[in-house]
Amino acid sequence: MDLKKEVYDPLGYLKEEVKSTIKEVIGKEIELRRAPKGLGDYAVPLVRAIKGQGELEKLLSEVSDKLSRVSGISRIELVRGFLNISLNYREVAKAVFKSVDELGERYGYNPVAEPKRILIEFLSANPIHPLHIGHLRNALLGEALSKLLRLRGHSVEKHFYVNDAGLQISIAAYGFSKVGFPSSLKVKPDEYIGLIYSCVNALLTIRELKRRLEYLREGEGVAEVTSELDEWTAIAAKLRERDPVLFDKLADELNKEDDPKSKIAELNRRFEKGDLEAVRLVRDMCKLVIKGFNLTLRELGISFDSWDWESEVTLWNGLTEEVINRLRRCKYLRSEGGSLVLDGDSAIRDTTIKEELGLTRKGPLPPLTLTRSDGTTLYPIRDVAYSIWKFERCKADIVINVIGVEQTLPQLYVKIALWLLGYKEEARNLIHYSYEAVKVPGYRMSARKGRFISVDELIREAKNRALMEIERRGLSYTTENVGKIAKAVGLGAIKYAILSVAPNKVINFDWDRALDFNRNSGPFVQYAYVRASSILRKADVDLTIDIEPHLQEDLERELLIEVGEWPGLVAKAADELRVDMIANYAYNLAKLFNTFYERLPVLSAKGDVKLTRLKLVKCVKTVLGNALNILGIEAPERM
RNA sequence: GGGCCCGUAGCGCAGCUAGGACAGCGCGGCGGCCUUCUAAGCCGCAGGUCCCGGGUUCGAAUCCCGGCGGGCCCGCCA
Repeated sequence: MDLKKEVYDPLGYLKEEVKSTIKEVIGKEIELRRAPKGLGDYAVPLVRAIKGQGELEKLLSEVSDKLSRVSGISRIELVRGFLNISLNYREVAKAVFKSVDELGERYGYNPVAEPKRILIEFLSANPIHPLHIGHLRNALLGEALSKLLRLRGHSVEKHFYVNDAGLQISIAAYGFSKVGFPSSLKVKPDEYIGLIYSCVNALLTIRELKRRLEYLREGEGVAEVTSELDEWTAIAAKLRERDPVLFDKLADELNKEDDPKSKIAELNRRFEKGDLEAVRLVRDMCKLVIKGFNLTLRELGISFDSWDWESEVTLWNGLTEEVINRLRRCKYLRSEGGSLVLDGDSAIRDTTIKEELGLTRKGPLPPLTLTRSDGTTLYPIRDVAYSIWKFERCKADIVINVIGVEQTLPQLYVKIALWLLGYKEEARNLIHYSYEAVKVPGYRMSARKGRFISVDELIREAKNRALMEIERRGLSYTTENVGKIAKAVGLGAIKYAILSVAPNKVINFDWDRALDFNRNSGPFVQYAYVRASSILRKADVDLTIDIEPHLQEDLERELLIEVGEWPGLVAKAADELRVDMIANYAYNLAKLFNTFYERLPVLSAKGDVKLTRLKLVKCVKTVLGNALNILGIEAPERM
């Protein structure tokens, strides 16, 4: 799309003009912010900016003289150190309306001067259990960021890293090899594999604890081991309840084995080497789980451009090995009993790495183990290889990894390793987009223990509650529509609840809060959209034509400025990777629009007033739809 | 023990990067508004030592230092 800024972001263009005009006079970059109610539309903290420059009066008259010649400005006033600027609403309205008419659904598109190729990796859940609430935050953030960055003109590729190489995979695959996946089974495949994984885990742990208990006999540590054993026995009992036949079968198989743990380790080794049988087993299992993932993701409206199998992109192509060999040449890699350890602390002390990558972490950096003593690799080193693959094979300028905050240290090590390998630019362009956990008060989620709230459950509950809400309100829809709307509203509530809080805040999950359909919620924004749609549907006017804007109420002017701010907000949110800003903006616009809706009639207004209001409604609908789209929330025409 | 993050009304959050005009919003509480574009809405009231203590500044929720409280990390798990 080849467009000029004055077309796709008219208000932003005007603001830039104001800023550069003032800069010309006072020789300084100034801040332009929204003014408080009743004091114009924008304000410049002027006195602060020209502090010590004297001749305030002269500068001021020069500023207002020049600004008065900028079209789109109507009034300038100095109040208590602030230069308050009022817009010429007619001009601004014309420009914004034109922009919305021309760009339509794309209004908000605000491309950077130099668009980048951005590869964003997100979700990347281990393919051994269903997706749970923690994954949901990751998935929603990743999808929303992708959409936001695309609106900013970047080309974005969404990648899912299929973690098929870890030891946990082998644990699940080992269990899977004993019981298979009977085609008669009706359960969701990821749920089924997840149960196998938890069962094998519990059985292995219990076995291990029992052995440790025997070894300890009496004295030190017996009490702790006993209580741990009790905990796991309880976990096992719960798991058995879910599918006694499956559980007993797995228990039998494990009992037959002398040393199942070493069998699992062996499976892991064989897989890394590419042993055909091991590969087939693991692949079959992973594919089943991914099939389940995709069922869930389709419900959420989330998709990926690429599924990168860890084994393929890091192991079997020799990339990880190459990385290790090249890393050996630097002096920060040492061997400890056969395993390789990277000493990032020394690397940071000896080199300019800290300055070049802008690391702010204080204090010593604990070393990171890269390989097991049996030669198999650990996750961080494979991730180094994967990062190189992303930059080189996918030709990415920027790589964003949406990964939980608990992985800050290994992610930092990936950057350090890249830098040490000579990928300095890449190290700089690797972004760990970290987010905090979603916690469920009252219990610790643990996939290993089979204890979590799955995304499927959450979706089911969301739809149910929305359905109940529709019933309670006595709304009548066709059966087909009821389902659709319940889904839109239910998922809208969940998505908004998660995306509207800054990613560095822990979310304490609460059903009632996540599924709130009232103010400051997804449905609130959706409802405003529905109201706008409803007005436009009933308007018997062609809104593609140019009109003579006639704004007579403050509310109309506020609404105009708010929608005018949209492209600028998209730019800011995209550049700062702040999806929550989109959610909060959407809420504020919806709130403003609801007030407008209650106070100022549209359809029964006359002449230019009516046309102007209709145009405003169109702008609001466009922007809300656009914002909801970024958040991955459906914008229904009715609800 | 070391590192990172969070701490703003009873509860959930925004504002903090670039210090400035009275600290905002939602839930919950109280009181109003549906013959008029869908009340999942609107309007009003009550509710605050911006965790504490210093410092910088004409000015601090915002910046700096020191505490306190909570979370996470410091694994041959990912």
